Amino acid sequence: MDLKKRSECPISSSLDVWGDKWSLLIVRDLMMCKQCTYSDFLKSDEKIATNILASRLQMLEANAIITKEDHPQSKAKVLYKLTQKGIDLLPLMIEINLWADKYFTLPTDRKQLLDHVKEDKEAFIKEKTAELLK
Amino acid sequence: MDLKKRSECPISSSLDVWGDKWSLLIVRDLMMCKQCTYSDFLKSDEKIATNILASRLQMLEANAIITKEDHPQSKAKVLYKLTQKGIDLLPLMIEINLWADKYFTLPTDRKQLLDHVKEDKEAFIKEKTAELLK
DNA sequence: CCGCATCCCTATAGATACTG
DNA sequence: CAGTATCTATAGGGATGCGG
Repeated sequence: MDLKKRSECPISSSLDVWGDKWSLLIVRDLMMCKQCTYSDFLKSDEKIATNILASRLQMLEANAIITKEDHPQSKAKVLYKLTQKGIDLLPLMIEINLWADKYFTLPTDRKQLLDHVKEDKEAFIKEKTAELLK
Repeated sequence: MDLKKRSECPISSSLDVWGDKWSLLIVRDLMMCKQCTYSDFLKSDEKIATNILASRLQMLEANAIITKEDHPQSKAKVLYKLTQKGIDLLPLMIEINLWADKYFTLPTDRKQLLDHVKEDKEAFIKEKTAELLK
């Protein structure tokens, strides 16, 4: 993965970290499920390849967006979670959803969730952040 | 460039359009300058290659994020501008900046602009949108 | 000059098979 | 289950060409 910083621009620097077709989908999964195993990510609709998943998880961990933990039950499993830095991507993720809502057709369950978000964006962010931190 | 939609997820669909290392930098340039020529984009700090720039401009135009116009003075020049759909990426761009502000060191001019945005985000979006539409 | 298109070459993304 | 290894396709950098 890319490591070099292309410029001092905050947009550019951010894209250097998660500006590819997969990283934010991993973040999305972790926001939906709070914690995921490696195979949970593989099950997502977009069907990420295993090597890409491994490299993105490494990259996101190296950039302190996610952390790895041992699974409490199974020694074989690993749990991935968002860090505070990762959770702080929530407002960004919401804006992506709002933009997509305007220009694409969303699945009904997402549409409903988003309608709830729209009612009080700040409140939703607070609630969700607290839930993800627990 | 990628055209196929990987899933119905709004995040995924959005990333299919602008989820690469360059597209949002083009959008950024157009938000800063309102209109840019081909060579303006080439002058940006990140030094995009000409073939990449051409393919991204095509892609963004095909997805109705930007439009091409004849330059009023020079017949040889072309002006690129954001469409409403492109301008609607502004809240998203702001959130990227806010996230970057929390975890990176911003250049002082950007920092100042962002402090102004923070004072009243909604007002800034309205003002900027109006300016970009003019 | 300006806006690309083309070519060449390298680096990275990605699909699939496989392993501890 | 959580990743590697291997192989191929595509993205991307850099130079150059070329019509308007």
